[in-house]
Amino acid sequence: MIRTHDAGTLRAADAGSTVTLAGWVARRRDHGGVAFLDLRDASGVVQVVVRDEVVAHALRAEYCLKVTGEVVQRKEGASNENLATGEIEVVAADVEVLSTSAPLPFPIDDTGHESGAVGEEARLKYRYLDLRRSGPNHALRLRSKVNKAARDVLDAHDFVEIETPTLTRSTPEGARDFLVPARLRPGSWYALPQSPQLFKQLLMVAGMERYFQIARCYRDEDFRADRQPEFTQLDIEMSFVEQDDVLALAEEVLVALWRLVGHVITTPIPRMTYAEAMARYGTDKPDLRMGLELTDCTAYFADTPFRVFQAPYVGAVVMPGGAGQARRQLDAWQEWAKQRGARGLAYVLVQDDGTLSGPVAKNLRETELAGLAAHVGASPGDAVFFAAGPSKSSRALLGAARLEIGRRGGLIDESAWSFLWVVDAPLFEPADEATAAGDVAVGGGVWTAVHHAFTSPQDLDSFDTDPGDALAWAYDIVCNGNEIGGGSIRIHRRDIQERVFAVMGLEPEEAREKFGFLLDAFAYGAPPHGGIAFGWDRICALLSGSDSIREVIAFPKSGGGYDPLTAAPAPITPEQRAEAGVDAVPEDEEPEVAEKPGGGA
RNA sequence: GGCCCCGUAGCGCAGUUGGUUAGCGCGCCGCCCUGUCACGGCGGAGGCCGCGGGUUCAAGUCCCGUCGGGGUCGCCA
Repeated sequence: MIRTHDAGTLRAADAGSTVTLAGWVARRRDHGGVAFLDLRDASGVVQVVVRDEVVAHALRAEYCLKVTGEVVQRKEGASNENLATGEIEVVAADVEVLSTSAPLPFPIDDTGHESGAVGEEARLKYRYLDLRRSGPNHALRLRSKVNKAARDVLDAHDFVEIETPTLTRSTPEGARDFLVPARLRPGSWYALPQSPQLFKQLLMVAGMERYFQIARCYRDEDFRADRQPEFTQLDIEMSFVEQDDVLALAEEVLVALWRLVGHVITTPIPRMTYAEAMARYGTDKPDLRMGLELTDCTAYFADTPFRVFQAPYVGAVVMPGGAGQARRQLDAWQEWAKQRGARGLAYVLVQDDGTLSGPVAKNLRETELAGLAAHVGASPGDAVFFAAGPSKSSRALLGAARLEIGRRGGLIDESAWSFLWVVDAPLFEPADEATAAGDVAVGGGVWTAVHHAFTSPQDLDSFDTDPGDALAWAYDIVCNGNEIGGGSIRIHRRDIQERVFAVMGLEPEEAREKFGFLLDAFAYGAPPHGGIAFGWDRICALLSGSDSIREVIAFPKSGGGYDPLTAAPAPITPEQRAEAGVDAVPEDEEPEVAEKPGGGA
């Protein structure tokens, strides 16, 4: 090694020893006759004293140096308590510039208070410099520890880490595939996997019994702060298990991860059914760091003369102290609701004397007004927001309002970690959008899988006679209102699988075409199996306190899937184009099959 | 794809109801400085105000379009 010691590890006990350090100039304070360098390496920072003016004067920020010198105790009053190495300094006998640095596009040293305020575009273009900064640097180091912690848990349970193909056939997750032309078969294309779903099931048939993989997944959808075209899952699958077995293992993994940030997760993690989550919180991923629940008012307003509340569902959420809002603020809530595609957000204000006011109150009967505050749990000074209409969309609006109320009112305990299993998810949902939104008559439309097409029904007898009420052995793990993982017990019997396909309106030929190899595999003694996949980027972001998963990805893409660093995607040459077979015209044009919803969500 | 916000010096930002030479902080360059640690002092360089068009005597500022970024809904486990 070029160095004998790591800069950040030097302590008073090292005084007197001669060391050779290697690192970067984080900061330079040149006093003419003497200069101080903050030398930074992966371990931390130490102050280097350079008395040779000529040497010191030429040094600049982020020069890469090799420094040999003696560790000396700092004089009384000259130590720096903000530095782990602050009691000592290294008096340079020799300074060698290993590499100079051009002027920086943005500040790297973040000891100053003006640090951190760098635009994401600049950061991503110079990500290699961004990662020298302490925050981003630590985020990646934490991610490495997260990987190891998970591997340790799984290894202790004899899991086998197996890599699955990234050049494959489309997997049935329901998103758009990234496609790769196959040069040797012009006109045919690989798909990048949306998840290793089918492969891990094949590995169960293969007798691996316990599989995991930190797997890269690819989905060609529009991006968000918490979405990247390529992202990572901790993918797990186990044979001969029931739901409780998978949840128990998953909890063990989560406990190990949060231990890294000094938090002890209490197990077992509480469970809530999907139906209960929707009813009480209007979402399948409730944030339980705050109270406030939705109140169902459908029965309460069953005979109301108010047209708006004559709906299949009427619900409410209380905003504590909301009655004091100015008219303009109440109008802003209407705008907020419209932005989310709702017609508006009806409200009633509970005045200090207990009387109800607001535009809606005028439309309600005396008897309705009398018991309303008690019914929804509102106190004098509160505002009550209502949504009426199809239950799914109305609950979603109230659920979003609940979170917004929490954010604006500071009701969310930011220091808390709230974990929750949401279980008993429905197996199917109506494929048609109008019916999915909750409009009354459902009819005999086509159904689509809520989780994915291989999720096992809980009741193997009735699921296809009553698809709308069928529950699945499917579960999501929710942390602070984020879905950080989900999985299911799979179907291992071919006859059940075919019946599920039938409910979804998937023709046998089409099923064969898409995943015939899986159905074939199931013909050879497929074991009962199930698993879970964790959203690894989101989990790392939560653990590192980042708002965006970009912070925990070494080289993330910006909006539109663009990589500001490499400028990918990039045009290809005509030669590449010809060779890749991108423009190949299929010789035997098959007749177009009508578009069918193939996989679940 | 819809809606909202933002593009001004290397970075972060200000720029009034349109008005003359576009500013501030940090950084950068030069000189000075022997105990600083967000060192300090003096001096200096650096701008296609994202791009294109329009309105106007006059546009960083107003209008239209476009590109890029961020957010959100749709989409997406």
